[in-house]
Amino acid sequence: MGSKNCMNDVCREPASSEWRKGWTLKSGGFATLCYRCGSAYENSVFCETFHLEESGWRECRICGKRIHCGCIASRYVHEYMDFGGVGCITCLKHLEVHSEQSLQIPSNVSNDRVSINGIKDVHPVVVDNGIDGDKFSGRRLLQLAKVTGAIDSCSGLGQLTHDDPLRKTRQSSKRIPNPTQQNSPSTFFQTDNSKPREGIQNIYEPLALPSLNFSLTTPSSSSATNLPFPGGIAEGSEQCKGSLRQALNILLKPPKPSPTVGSEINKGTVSQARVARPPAEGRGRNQLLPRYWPRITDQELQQLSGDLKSNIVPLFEKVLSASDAGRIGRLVLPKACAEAFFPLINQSEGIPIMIQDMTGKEWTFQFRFWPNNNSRMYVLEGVTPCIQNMQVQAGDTVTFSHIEPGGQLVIGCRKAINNGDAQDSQTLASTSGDSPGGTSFSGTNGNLLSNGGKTSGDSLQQSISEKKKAKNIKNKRLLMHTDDATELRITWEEAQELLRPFPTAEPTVVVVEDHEFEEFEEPPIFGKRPIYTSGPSEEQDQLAQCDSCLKWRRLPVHALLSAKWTCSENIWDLKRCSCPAPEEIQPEDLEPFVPSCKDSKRRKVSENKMPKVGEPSGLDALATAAGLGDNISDIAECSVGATTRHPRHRLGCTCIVCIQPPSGKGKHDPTCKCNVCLTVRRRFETLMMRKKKRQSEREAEDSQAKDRASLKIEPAREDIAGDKKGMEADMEEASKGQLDLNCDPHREDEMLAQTAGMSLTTLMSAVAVPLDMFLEPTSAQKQENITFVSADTEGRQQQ
DNA sequence: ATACTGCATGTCAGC
DNA sequence: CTGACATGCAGTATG
Repeated sequence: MGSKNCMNDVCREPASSEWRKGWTLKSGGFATLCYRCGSAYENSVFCETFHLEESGWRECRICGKRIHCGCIASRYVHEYMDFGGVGCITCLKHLEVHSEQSLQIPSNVSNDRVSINGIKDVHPVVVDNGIDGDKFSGRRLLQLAKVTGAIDSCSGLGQLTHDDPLRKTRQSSKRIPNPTQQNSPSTFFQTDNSKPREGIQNIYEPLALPSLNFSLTTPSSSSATNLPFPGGIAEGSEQCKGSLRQALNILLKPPKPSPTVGSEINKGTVSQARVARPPAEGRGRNQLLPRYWPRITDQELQQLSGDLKSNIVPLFEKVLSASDAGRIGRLVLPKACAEAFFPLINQSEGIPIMIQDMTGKEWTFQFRFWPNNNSRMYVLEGVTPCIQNMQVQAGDTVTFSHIEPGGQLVIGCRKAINNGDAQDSQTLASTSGDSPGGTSFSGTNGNLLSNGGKTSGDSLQQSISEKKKAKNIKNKRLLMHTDDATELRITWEEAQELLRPFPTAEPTVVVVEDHEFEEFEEPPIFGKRPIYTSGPSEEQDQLAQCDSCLKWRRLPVHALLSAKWTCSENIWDLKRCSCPAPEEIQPEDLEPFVPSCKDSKRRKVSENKMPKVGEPSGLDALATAAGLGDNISDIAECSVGATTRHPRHRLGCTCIVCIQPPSGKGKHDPTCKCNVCLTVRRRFETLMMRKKKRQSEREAEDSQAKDRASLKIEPAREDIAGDKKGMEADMEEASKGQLDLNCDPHREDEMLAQTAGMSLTTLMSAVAVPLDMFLEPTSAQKQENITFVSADTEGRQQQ
């Protein structure tokens, strides 16, 4: 280092206390500047300091600020405007942000010319894809860490420049290092290896990556102009142009229907919602699953857009699985992401790859793959130190970005704020492409093992060991591994026991051939778990524990308890309708009931089956419970006191639901001809006829609406298609004889929504429990969605 | 005994 | 139905 001179021509200082980086060199490196010149460069006063007497000064067309043009030092701080003149990068950035906020991409937009918000004449021609790289400070890098390293590629739409294919080609070609390097993994870090690679100072250090170097452009311009398709671009300008155009098409396409994405963009407002954004360009990046799309809130995006000059391009992110975060130190990379954003590797052993974390610290991982079913499975090996350093664990999200120019990979992380976050987000992401997010320096996604929000590494180990114990656990994407989760788990039968009608729901009683049906428009909710026992007078009653004082109260057997029952609701015993009232039940009285085998069974079940989270209501609760259905028979064997086969079940109940095996086997098969089944089928047919009628009407309306809304964008059409699919699925289910009496043909919208989500039918289908599990022998009690009484039932009871 | 490595396998999301 | 991927597991290396 001692022999080099400052590359500032007017300085040429041979020695410096600290060498700083300047502009990028054609060779891919950076100009070496002495401390003084480097500081000037970093502070954007280089030209003012050293080129003041030179020619080439112009004024920004927007703010009037003086800009030195034609100089390497100011090469990235200005751009040429379409209408002539130059604009400073700051103004253009603002322009871009505003454009992005109100970005509406019409479906018929031309691929060759983007007009955004009527400012097409203003959108700048990017002189170069780089930006003022030296401005990128450690502070900004840390800011990036705060916002998950994400500037979405969409942000570049405001600067899309596709009217100059020659320039694109030139740029692309210019960025092609050496195509032969693609097959030379060992050269991956060849360039600049001699340079110090510590700290943020080096974040621009080019990697000479065969692939990453293709994307040395700001997201704003890169999105359309510089695609890191090593193969394609390297093969020639024509193909390059084709790829570029293809990529542009991709960008101009609205993302898949995503409530968050769509709504946020359409609102044009700053939102805290974490938005899954299409990743930056990359080989086949359009094939990336939305769950891997980098997420960033609009606010974070705006902040970054202002503070950063789009130096960092978010590539993808991944929620750490237990395996990823485990001690094994192998992080499985999504195949598409690995192939899109990481260098091509031909050998299984892969190549070492250097990735910076948000503090500028560099980590070297082995990027490799395993052959897997005629495919590849990409992994990053040796991630444990980095993972530990970032203090992330299973459920948290790691993000991968790269810095431009240079293409240096950056790894970041987001902590999962809570279980739900970790669990939901990816699920949502996988379905809708976004996440509700809400995390500290991130949101998170879910798909994997969640740890219930615990942050210690123990939870991970616990989860691993737990999994070893329960080898049959395969529903890994929904598992919870905390005590909290265990407490929340519930069996199917217990779920039945807790079902209550929606508080404000009024049943509609329908009589079909002497059979009474109670139909509720609202799904049931979970109430408090009762304990049935025999009171002093040998009458049946139930025990309930106050949620407030925890005292047990004796209530009539028919009492229905809300989810959070308190003494104040004890309207049956005015002496004990407040918490201060003494408890009439001794602990020993409860002993036979409370520590029942049900609990132990539940515990056993909970180790093997999916959890129930929170306080679900209605169908969601059933859905959760349904997952536990295969343990019903076991549980029934040791149920205390009364069986609890349906919400209104009481001790001694011998209704059709209770007298048959929980699975329904041997009682009501699909071809059963008993009165109950016949009645239900008739009723269902009636409902379905109405439903079909309304469906045909709706379809007619839809087709008319389609004609009118020919300009409507794709997502809307997909919604309609989704509705149709839902209907078809519903009809298909119906044709299979799976009856969903929880639908109201007069409220088809809701019905369809349920179909799309979780309907009673799908629940029943899932758990293979016959419909009559939901049926009730008397009409006096009003609990379930649908109940009916049949003579056949009576007969069975008497038997 | 423990850690590491490479592959195999089962599950499930997406097509 | 296919492919991606989470994870299990056997074989090997190391302490």
